[in-house]
Amino acid sequence: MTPQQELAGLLKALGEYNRLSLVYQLCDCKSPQNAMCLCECCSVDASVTSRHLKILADEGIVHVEKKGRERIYELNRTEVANKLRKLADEIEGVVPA
Amino acid sequence: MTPQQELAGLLKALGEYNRLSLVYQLCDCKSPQNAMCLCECCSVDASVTSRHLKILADEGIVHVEKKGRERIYELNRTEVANKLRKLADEIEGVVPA
DNA sequence: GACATATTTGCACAATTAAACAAATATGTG
DNA sequence: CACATATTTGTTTAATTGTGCAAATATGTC
Repeated sequence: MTPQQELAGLLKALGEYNRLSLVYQLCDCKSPQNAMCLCECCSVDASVTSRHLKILADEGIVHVEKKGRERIYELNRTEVANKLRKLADEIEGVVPA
Repeated sequence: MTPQQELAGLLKALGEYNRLSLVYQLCDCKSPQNAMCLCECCSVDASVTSRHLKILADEGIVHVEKKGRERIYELNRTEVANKLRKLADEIEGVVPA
């Protein structure tokens, strides 16, 4: 898996509307949230939200922690932000790609 | 089309490996390039490259100009970079989403 | 006009994907 | 143990998507 493939995976994960909505929802949360809470932001079945969150977790976009019967999700803020900024820099030509 | 939907479209367009390769290829180009030249970076048919470039153009990622029988592609560097940085800021919580 | 080159478009196909629903699993509570 | 809640997993379906190939279009050159 090359860095470029990994980046494509990250962007692809973010590039689906419901998943991006989940990310934005987590943006606004001061504290980590469980899946049922996040479920409300996109009008889809809980199982769908579960799968979307798994994709986000697999791509390192969110961090999951088990807490009782819940899963607590937290946005990997700096990590994701830095990857996006790196791409922005490469695209703008600030840094060689 | 909400801003969030537009952003999802942008990320989706960037999140396909061959399209991201085209973008990186354009990153390295000091001058705009035609499709045949760009075609070489991903090992796909010319028609496929044509379609990918159209998607990138529709999303405002690249700018196209007709020049004779060629189409000259140029990366919308600052525009795309700024959108990515805005998302990065929102994710990091620097700016309210 | 004949021909070469660049690009797009129509079509078919295989693979992926998002979604819903039901059933299964896991965990907490009475 | 019985039951409620949270989440995941299996299955199916419909839609989208990436690809290749052939044909069409557009433009330049002889």
